[in-house]
Amino acid sequence: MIFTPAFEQGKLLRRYKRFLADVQLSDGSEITIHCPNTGSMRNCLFPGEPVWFSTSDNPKRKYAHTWEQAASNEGHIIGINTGRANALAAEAIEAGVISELTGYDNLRREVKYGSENSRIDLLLESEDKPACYIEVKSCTLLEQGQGYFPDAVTTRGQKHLRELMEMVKLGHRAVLLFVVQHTGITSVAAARHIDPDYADLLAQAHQAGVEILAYRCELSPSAARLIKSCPVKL
DNA sequence: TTCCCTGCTAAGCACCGGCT
DNA sequence: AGCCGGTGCTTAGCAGGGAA
Repeated sequence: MIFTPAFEQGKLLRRYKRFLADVQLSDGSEITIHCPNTGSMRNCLFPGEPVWFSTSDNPKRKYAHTWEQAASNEGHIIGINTGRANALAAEAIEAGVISELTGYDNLRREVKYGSENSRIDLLLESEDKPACYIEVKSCTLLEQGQGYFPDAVTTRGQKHLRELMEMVKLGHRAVLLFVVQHTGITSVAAARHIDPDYADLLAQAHQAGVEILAYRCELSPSAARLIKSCPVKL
């Protein structure tokens, strides 16, 4: 995924509302940008450190700029736009980067499924084999050298796991794919200290046949892409 | 006075049906 | 096909109401 033009750089001042952050530009002026991350952004907020943002030409937007990446106080790059995770995953699948997910004829996004009126992030189909349901999760929490998911209690995430298990029961393939948008994370673990219920359910889903994958991203203000798999500790 | 719970809001985007 | 308005969905943070 190439970003043209490349993201512009600023310095994070504060994220003072759920959707808004203030950023200082190199000339000293301050702007408010949209923050496209619905999570807690635990360990992703480093006031005073660099951030990068894109600019939309959509005239209906109140804030033209979108926060895309942040630098941690250790110099790692963090992709904070959760919407990019799905696109990065789809692009990587189509490019054959994810070896576990090759050999399908068709890829569809946001397809309705399950009994709880949900939508699956990605659906892979071929005539000669079971469909593959993929739920994409963006992993950005780094603590003591370990990557964790989730970064806050998530009942919604539990619902997704239940639905993936349901797909396995119906004879389909089901995959939970962690897109690691943090250059300092080399392995992903269930955040039992944050959401023990989710950690239990993740282990249960794995036992039930849900495949759990994680892939690291290469991130820069001009491009992002999935590069290689990394281990998941359950 | 303190605590808990509920409800609302923020901005963007995807989606839907109705229309041209 | 494309545009439009309306709706739903995301979660942290806060206000306000009610109970202890």
